Amino acid sequence: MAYWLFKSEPNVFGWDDLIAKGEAGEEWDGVRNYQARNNMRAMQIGDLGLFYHSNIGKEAVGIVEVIALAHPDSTAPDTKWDCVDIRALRKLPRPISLDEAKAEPRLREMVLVTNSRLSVQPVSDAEWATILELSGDRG
DNA sequence: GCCAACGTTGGC
DNA sequence: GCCAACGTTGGC
Repeated sequence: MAYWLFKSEPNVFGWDDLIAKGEAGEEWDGVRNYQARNNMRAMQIGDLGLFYHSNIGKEAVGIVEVIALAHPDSTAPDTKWDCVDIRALRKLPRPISLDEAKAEPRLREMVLVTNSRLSVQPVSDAEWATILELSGDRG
């Protein structure tokens, strides 16, 4: 199983909005970046991800699950864009801020720290474990 | 609100 | 295929 990070501006679509979608989850559409799209194409059902609030909060707030493989993004102007579906799994016991990630030596190479602009990012197994440990999440 | 960093576009 | 110009993102 692989781990990921999904970024969203909470004033546009935040954790509470994803919670409101329930079991059916939400199409992660609107991504128009090749790296982000390729990351979504690599996802498997059951993969987990962090849900990160950009601009406002700047913190990982919850854990999401991939519930549909990459499929055409119906909001895209052409056929080259795909998206997966995700649903909220559980809230992190304590949000992990960008500042905290930057201050943690074990997260020095996390994509969130090194390339903050990428909207769908891979997270390594070690980074995932570190984030959950810092948050107090026991799985 | 500013601007640095990054990705994309398009002229050559 | 290079690279300057441009648009967008997102931290500050």
